[in-house]
Amino acid sequence: MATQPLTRNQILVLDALTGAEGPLSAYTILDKLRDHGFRAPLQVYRALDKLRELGLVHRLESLNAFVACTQPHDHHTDHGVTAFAICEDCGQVDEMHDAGIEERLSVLAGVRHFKTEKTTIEIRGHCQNCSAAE
Amino acid sequence: MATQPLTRNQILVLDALTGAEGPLSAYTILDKLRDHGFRAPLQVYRALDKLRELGLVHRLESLNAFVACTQPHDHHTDHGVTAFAICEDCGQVDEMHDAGIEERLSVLAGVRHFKTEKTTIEIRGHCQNCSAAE
DNA sequence: TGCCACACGTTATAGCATTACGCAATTGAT
DNA sequence: ATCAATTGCGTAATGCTATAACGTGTGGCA
Repeated sequence: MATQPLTRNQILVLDALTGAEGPLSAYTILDKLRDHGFRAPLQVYRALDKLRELGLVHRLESLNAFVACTQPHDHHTDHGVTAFAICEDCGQVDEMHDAGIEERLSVLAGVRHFKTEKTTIEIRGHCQNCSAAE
Repeated sequence: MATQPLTRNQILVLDALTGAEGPLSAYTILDKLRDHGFRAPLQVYRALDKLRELGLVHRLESLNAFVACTQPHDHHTDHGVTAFAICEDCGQVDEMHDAGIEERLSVLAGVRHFKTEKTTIEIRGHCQNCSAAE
């Protein structure tokens, strides 16, 4: 159960995401990493796949983009459903967890005998800073 | 406040979605409508935009695909947040509404002074039928 | 009549993701 | 030691999703 170390490519992609203000598309990451030898989209997608498996990176479906996980969790444990608040002005993403929502979702699924594999919750809107500055 | 009639293109796209078993991609719709004179993606996307404005069609972000709204609601009123249960086996989509979830989401946003514009909730998994037939 | 708004049609292009191929390094069992 | 299986890597080509930028036609209305 030793946690395998990240490969060079995976570290580069993760660093790019961690250093960014907001979510990045795969092709934006590719451009940022050309100087480090990246030449093809697949290099990015492969690293992203692994990082997502490890819970270090999330994909934002409504944006076709990726963010580094910002929660202080132990990444080797499942930490339930994540909801994202995405600011349409500044691009900032806030990662949220809420037991109440999980509970309701679990009920909704249960009533229908639906086996949940993965849940996506994304809230688009305007963060406090950006809605203040109108 | 008379509700404008749909155009020919909009009706064709809506019918395609209504007649389908599950969600359709824009390009799948395009192919289905070639016999009716459709030749370019934009014809589909423009109709979809309008239908979504009217609340007759939903976009599934995690699938890059579209479904006809199945709820018996009055479409001219906002009917809050919709959650989708999407079966990965048969493709069927179940549209759900839940006041409890809306409440929790509203609290999460409120605490952060985040102004919500649009909320996406999509649950991927296996429906009753498909998980029975294992 | 002139203006405006809107739907439409066409071409081209941009943006996102995967398939398919082959090579190299690692691991682990025989 | 060697073989097989696995895993990551690199490259090229392709496919899927969505929009930009044109121009046309029509209906309402001052």
